[in-house]
Amino acid sequence: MAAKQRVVNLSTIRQACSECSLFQLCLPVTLDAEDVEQLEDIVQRRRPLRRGEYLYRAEDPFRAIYAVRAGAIKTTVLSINGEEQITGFHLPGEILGLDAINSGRHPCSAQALETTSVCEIPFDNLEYLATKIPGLQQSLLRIMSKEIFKDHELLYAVAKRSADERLAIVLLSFSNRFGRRGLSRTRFRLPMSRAELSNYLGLAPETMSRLFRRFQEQGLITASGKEIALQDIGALRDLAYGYGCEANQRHLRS
Amino acid sequence: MAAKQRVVNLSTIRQACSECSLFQLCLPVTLDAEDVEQLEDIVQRRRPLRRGEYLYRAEDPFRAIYAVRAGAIKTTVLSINGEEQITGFHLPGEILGLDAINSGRHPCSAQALETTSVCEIPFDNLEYLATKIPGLQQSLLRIMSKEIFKDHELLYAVAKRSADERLAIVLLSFSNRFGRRGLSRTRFRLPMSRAELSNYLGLAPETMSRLFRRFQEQGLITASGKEIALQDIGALRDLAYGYGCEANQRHLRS
DNA sequence: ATAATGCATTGACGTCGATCAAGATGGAGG
DNA sequence: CCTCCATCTTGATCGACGTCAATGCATTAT
Repeated sequence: MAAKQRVVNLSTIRQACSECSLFQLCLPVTLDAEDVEQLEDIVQRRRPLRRGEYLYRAEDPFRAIYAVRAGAIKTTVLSINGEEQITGFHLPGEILGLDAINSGRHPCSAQALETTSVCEIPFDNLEYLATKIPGLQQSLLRIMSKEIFKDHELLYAVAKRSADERLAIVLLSFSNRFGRRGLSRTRFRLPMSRAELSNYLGLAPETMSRLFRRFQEQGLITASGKEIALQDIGALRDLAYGYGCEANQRHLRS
Repeated sequence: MAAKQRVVNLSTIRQACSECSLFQLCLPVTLDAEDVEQLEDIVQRRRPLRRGEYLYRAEDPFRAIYAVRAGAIKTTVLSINGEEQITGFHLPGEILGLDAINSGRHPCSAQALETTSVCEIPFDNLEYLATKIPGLQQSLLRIMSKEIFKDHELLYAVAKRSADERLAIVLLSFSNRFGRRGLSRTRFRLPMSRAELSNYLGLAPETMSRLFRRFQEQGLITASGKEIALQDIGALRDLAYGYGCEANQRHLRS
């Protein structure tokens, strides 16, 4: 078993949530300045992870939840025969580790897809703080609720949608997630490989490759490597949400 | 649009959590007698739902979460073209409605599979109480964490497993859930139809039917209608968790 | 520059499970 | 008891997607 490269508080520094551009994404609630200050006291930053490094591994004891500051992280569960299933991609402003609260151990591994920095939020401290700050408790519950909701949507997508619908859904999801950070909704760089994307969607890498070609032939997107440009968002939406229906445009993972 | 048959506080009575046999399942934490009493003050029981009645519908405003006392409930999301995807089955002692906290509206509908009674827990009250009782806050967070974890497992099952593996997984899941209520782990009555089960697993009803036949021919189960008897749990586990591996027997939805 | 490595692409082929269609079963109601 | 309707079953067929295998392409190491 590989040595767990746990970096214990080594290069952690006090974090300035109040100045973080991602704060509204991270904790979408109204906390007054004093509350935020208390929060800053417990949030720590760790040494950035290099591509491939683990933030935590499955079965690791649960100590903290994490917010991505920059980069990207994938969470995976491992089956007995050693093949992995990717359960989520986590972009800046998004929280991970919540699935470990119940058992006290991380049920999945979290691995950096590229150079990634995260804020570490020790859970005991957070939980204590939440009893003092009602707004924080509320925020926590909402974040977790949203996670459950997103999982249900993803489940539906994987269970009931065809391969091209799934791809459309996930492309629009990334589009939204980049967009709300103020980046382009139509041109972005995917942090994961085709193989990882296909794994996430429950497809074979070859199928993903063929899909990308078809989408380009149909003028829906252009792609060169990980650089993606959405050329016909309307058509993608039609694929993802059914034909031309403008209602019910809740976006997967948005 | 059908009239929403909301039963507002009509026949609600104060609930005696302290005497409920499902309490440990519902809220698996240590609350002292005084805390439980406070909880009882806010928990209400509603008139039992008849088969097919809705507890809530998608888009309904979120007011409360619910604990199943008896019976069974399915939660479903509706796609644009009107077909439904079942996102979960909820048995006695299990909580539903958590996915609505974030948006303030229920993202899915909840419908009784048979005559079902539930405890209603108004969320505002619960949230307030949680700020007063740390153990309750902790419990809430754990329940939600577990929900996220289960969703990830289910996602993995649907995305990566073959039809027979999925059936084995879900049968063992029900076995556990009946077992922990003190009922038989090997003989039980499924509350849902074959069609609903197949929908949940992302399969066609015909496939489900064939699977049941094959499982019976192979001596894994016997089934007559909704009555199921697991004849060879070991073999089912092999199917569900990989060949003969005794480790890692985390059970889906257990 | 060349080799080596890892990921992406492309094609050929097979299979699992969906779909279509037709009975069988069984429960609810008269 | 019989009828009626929904659900379940069974068979035949088809297609989407996985698998296998070969090749291309890019990046890094030699």
